[in-house]
Amino acid sequence: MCGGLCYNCTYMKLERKEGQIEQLLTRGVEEIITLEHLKNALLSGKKLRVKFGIDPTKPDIHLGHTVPLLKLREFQKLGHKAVLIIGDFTAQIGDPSGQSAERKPLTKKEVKMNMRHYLAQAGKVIDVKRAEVRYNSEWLTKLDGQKLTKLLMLISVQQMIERNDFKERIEKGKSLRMQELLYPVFQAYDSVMIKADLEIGGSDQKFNLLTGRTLMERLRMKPQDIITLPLIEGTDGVRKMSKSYDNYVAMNDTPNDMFGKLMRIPDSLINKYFELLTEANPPNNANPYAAKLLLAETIVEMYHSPLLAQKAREEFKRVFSKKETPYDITDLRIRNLCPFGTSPAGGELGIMELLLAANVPSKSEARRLLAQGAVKLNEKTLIDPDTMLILKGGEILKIGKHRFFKIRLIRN
RNA sequence: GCGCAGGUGGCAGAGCGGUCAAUUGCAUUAGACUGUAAAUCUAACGCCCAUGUGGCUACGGGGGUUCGAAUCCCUCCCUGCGCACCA
Repeated sequence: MCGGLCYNCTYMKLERKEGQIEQLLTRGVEEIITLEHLKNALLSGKKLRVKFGIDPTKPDIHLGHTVPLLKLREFQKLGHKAVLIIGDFTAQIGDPSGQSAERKPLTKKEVKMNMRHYLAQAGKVIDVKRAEVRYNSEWLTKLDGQKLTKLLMLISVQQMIERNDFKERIEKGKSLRMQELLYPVFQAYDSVMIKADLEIGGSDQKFNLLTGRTLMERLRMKPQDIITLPLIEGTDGVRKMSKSYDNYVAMNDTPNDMFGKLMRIPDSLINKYFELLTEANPPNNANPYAAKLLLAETIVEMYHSPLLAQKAREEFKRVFSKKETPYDITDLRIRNLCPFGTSPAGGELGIMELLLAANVPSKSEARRLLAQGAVKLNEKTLIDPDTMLILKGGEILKIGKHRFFKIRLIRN
């Protein structure tokens, strides 16, 4: 009984730790600045303060957001301190990294609400209880004119407009507002205030992260190290995963949706998804279909449960490979059937009304769907928009490939 | 403040008095093919009545000219550029 203290055990532990650090610094990492310094810091055994910032603009997290969260979790597992910055102040500015979308200032209530949802979801990845959660309004609202001026004296305009998207907008004659120009400085100031040893973020954040280093240096602090992580493409395989492109997999998606969306990614993305979104490795020389099934199952398991993942997999195969009707179907509640319906048990309804009830946005759209043979009721394709249906309840309405409804009659 | 150039459908971007519900590309939707892959092909893509050389609403907001305006005029708002200003 060595209690893990003998030479052999200690050595093995050390080796394992080095392996973990190696993994930390390589898996799914785009760039580290500076690698040397960070590596030494990690090996020194010092507990690092690892900063990760989020804007509380939207309450929902998608898989793209989990990339840095997973990295953060790795740090937590090695005993480092995760410092989660909630950008309630900066959210009002809006990080201009994407488009020049204007943002309404969020109320305190909205921020609180968004964050509750956010943290609940983030909690599936990192240990929120052990993390330090800070709102940046705590210090940014205290920057009065004088303090702000002092801070801004440390950074030049030229440095700021080096940022690519700023440059681009200037060249293309698009509007660039002062507060957007200041965004990186505010984010950098966060690092100063919480004394970050390391900040992680997507590769689109590189400029902001580096501004953190600059600012810290000018304030005679040790500059934070930074790790940038690749941006992950969305389910379309082309553009980065984002709500505005509607190519995202939400953490809150149902197991079936999640599974289906993951199966729809292009093959070329399978390995990247494994590396960035899971802790597993892609199977060796498996065919893409099998690899994708495993990927989908692994991810659903992470955010739901092994059982639900298993079910989702079966359901997927059932519906799409075997073209059968899914087990779980949304009920489509129909009330007020035409009174002249002949059947006492059911009633009569036009197909158009039925489609509208099923969230088809307009009658024109409904006609189009019918004309293109996309509408099936109990496996029978309906074309004529004037079709009157005798409904008894329990019929299966299928629109396109993905929309299934089970009709349920509601009596008044 | 002055001058110039702009503001068109989810985005990009044509159109510059009638044939414009508005070319085209991207995105989207549906169908074919598949591993619900990807790629490809086909079609649709403002709304309403659906019989039509149909009706309604739309080209930053408001007003006007005209038989007729996304297109011309006035005005307001917004964006970019130049000039002026620059403690």
